[in-house]
Amino acid sequence: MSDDQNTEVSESELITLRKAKLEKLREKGNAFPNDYRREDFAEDLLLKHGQETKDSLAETAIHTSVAGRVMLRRAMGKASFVTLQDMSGRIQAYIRQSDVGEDAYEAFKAWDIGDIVAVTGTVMKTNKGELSVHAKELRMLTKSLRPLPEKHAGLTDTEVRYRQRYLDIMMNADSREVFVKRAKIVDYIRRYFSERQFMEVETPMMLSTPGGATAAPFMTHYNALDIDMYLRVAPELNLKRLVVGGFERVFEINRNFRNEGMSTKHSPEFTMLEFYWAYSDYNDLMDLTEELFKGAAAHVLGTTQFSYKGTELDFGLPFKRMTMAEAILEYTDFITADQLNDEAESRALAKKLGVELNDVWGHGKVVMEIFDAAVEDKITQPVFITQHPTEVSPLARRNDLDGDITDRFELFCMGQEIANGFSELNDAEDQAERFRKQVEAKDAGDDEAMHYDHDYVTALEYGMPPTAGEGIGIDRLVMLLTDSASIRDVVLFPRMRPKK
RNA sequence: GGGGCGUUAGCUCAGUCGGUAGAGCAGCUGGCUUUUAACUAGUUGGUCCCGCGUUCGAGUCGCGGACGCCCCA
Repeated sequence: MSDDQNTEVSESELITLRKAKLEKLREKGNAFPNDYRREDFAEDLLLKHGQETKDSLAETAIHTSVAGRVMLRRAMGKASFVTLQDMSGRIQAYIRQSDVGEDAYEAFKAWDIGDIVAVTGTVMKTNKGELSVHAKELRMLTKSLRPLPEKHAGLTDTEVRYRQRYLDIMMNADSREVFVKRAKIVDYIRRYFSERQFMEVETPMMLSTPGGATAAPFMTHYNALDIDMYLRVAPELNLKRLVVGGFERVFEINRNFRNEGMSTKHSPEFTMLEFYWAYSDYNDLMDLTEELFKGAAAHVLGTTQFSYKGTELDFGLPFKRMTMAEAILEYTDFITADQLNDEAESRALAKKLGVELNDVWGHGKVVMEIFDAAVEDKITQPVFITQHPTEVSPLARRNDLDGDITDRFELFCMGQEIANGFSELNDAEDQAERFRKQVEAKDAGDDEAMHYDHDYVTALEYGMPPTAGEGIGIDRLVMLLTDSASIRDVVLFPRMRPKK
């Protein structure tokens, strides 16, 4: 909820009552103590003592102290159970008036669902066999002023789940699990590259010349210099400057910003892994990608086989590889190789597919558009599409046998682009020519075309070793591995339209 | 940008043909010393997303708008 919302105007009776309870706590002393130290997590107690019997636990009377948020309450006169939730899981506490004393029990009765409390006592098991903490001492640590969502149905309203993510992760274990897996995936990727002598770096988010991808940038203004700046659309050019400098293996996991619409597949800011690897080519990248995806799936899921929206996927198998032209022929039944090789006929095909053609587009751009319109959505199983037209790949190395195509690939899976990599163009003169072509396209009205980056050309003139580089969309990879239908489900605080 | 669906109590949701707004949970007042979404008796709580219109009368019908979800381009 945004700050300007009317949190005061229509405050409910429930909040008023809780505020009165807080006021009483303030009168008695420090209502927000900070001296409590937890001894055990819920999950650790279950792992350590879950198998022991009620009797043996009663005998040993192991001391413990747990803290967390009150999620459930079951009061039976002079004895009660409360279920606490901490970051590891849930544990039940058994609270008896005869154990904690009348005053403490009275104070306990004022506890509300949502309060953050501590329970100190001994580990026990109930008659029904649930591991619990038998309370000797109780502490209120933070009074909660707002009622939690309903205890059983939980919080289902998608909008509230996104706007008030803290409620979502408080109430929905599935949602917590997605973000835990996301953290594990990123952790796995970091270790994968670190172990292979790649160095993690951070390059600027704010640039005076955006570049590295064909995408519309966000603009901002730097007051001290009085200049307009752009949020980066990709870190690519800076990372390759580092390769020129001699950091021959670098990677960065960070945000990119693209000034486009939002959808279930697109977020205006998204997390990308980019890495550059000197003395390798795009075939090496494809091999590495297969290995990385296989390892990530095994690491977070315990298996390489999983299902996404009901489709079975297996990252343990090699991914299919086909050229863009081959893919167009395979996924359509009305296009021939001869037509695709002919510019005029390609234009006719694109038009037939509903592409809005632009006169300044060359043959390569038209072929790319045909692919986007006719193939991309139809791909389910992971496949590397290779040999993109040079016209749409201004930073990629030309193929040795055919200069109109590049040594490039994109990995597609479930209708989405997951990765994009290529052998890097390290011919400074060719790069200069490619930038000129981009500027021509920009002048002709293409707001996604690249800017001419003079310093990048200068860097290449010093010499960049033969290198391959790749970008992997982390959000989309997480979507696949967590079976999430929307990118908003894997981004903690997704961009939402401001509430009026 | 186009289409479909949704928005009712703190939460999850009903609401018939247009006739004075309902349930469960939460809350409040009680009962209950091993419960499991505890049980149990009673009870409070509403800008029906916003605006305009039709009508004797609108949560319900019409138009416009906001926000969200999904599909399509």
